[in-house]
Amino acid sequence: MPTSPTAAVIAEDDSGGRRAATKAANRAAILDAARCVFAELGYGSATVRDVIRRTQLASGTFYNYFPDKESLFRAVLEQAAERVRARVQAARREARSLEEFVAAGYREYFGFLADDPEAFALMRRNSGTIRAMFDEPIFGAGIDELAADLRTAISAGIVPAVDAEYMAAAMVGAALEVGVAMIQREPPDVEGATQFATRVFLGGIERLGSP
Amino acid sequence: MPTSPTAAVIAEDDSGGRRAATKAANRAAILDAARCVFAELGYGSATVRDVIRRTQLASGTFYNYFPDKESLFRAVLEQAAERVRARVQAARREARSLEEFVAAGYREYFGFLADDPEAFALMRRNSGTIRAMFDEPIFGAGIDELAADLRTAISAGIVPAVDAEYMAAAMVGAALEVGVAMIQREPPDVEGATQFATRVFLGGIERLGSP
DNA sequence: GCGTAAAGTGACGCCGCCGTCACGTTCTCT
DNA sequence: AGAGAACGTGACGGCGGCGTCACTTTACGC
Repeated sequence: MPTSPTAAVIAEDDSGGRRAATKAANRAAILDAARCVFAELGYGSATVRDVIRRTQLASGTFYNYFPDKESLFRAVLEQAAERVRARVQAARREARSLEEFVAAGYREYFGFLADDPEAFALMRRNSGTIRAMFDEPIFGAGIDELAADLRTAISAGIVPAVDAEYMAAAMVGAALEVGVAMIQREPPDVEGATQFATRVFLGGIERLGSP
Repeated sequence: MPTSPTAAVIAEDDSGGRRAATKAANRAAILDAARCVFAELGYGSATVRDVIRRTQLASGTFYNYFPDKESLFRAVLEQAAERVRARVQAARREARSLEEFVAAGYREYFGFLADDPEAFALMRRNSGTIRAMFDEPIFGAGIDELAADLRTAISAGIVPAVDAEYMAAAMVGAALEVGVAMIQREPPDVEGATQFATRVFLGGIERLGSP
């Protein structure tokens, strides 16, 4: 049992004493509960009370961690978005061809959905709110990033001249819906969805390149 | 001025007397206001009060027309969905080839978005709620219908053997996002978006057909 | 160990929404 | 034209969320 100071320091993963540890734990508990609640009820219908009721904390405690519901929502999304974007970008960086680039992005994205269905539910349930709240973030950022990548690939001659904005929108929109369909299959076949999406858009890019 | 009964009957487009006329007008006013409110605030955050405040009616009157917020929401969606589905289906019916089928669907869908951007905002803002509320309707119905059409086309040999479910999901998902991008262009180029989406998916179908 | 400051607690006042209802107004039917 | 029903009205009680605050509990530093 960690009773001596040294042992306590070893047992706690983050620096700082016990104070900081419960602080981190409480914050995590609130974020976990919030992910659940926002995914189930949607942002608009959810209340701060709904969230704290799912934790062991009192209502007043919430306001020691977040000023209001919107801040909480932003924190929850930031956490989820970071994970998926890091995954997708890391995989894309190693791509050496157009096919690898497209396939790697889809593979990591669909893999994320399969690994963390709750985060996916959160995003899908609140996609409209997200778009309205931060005009053009999270998903928008995903689209914009992809569009930028496509443009550089077009300049480099790797990709034929297509409308990068439309192409990025189509690829992301399709990913959302195909992801829904994939999750409903048992078991979710990440590789099948990846192959499908990759082939569709490689075929589409080819076709667009030679009108 | 319509004072005699005959004149009154002529002046009012629907049958029934004055009573029925204001009834229809009130219902329409509520639905109009609701479309606005749901599109701006989202279903969860919107209140019945928000809606009636945008009309000339008293709060009690609302409950003469709808029992609660959910019924109102369903009515609003039904109205919007009916218009777009009628449009898309009518156009598809006349298609004589795969290309015509795909292009006609997209053309009518994008045309609808351009003609009625408020209905589009409503659907996009509340897509997550819609999916959660009627599990698999409206959009789901769109996907399912398309999937069914694809399957019959595959049986008939018009379309190569692709995963109809994934394909329908991808086509609908892409349409949503490309629609967003199209609306933001000034002026919205329905034909450009139609050409783009059609080529992408014809190319994709072709590629999938010969693995 | 002990004082202090940080953090947890839940009751409280305020506010806005919900759905109803008793009343007033307006159309319809004879 | 007059009786009656259908409809519009807004005030009302009940409810639940919001954010605060005085008080208690807990960890930190000496």
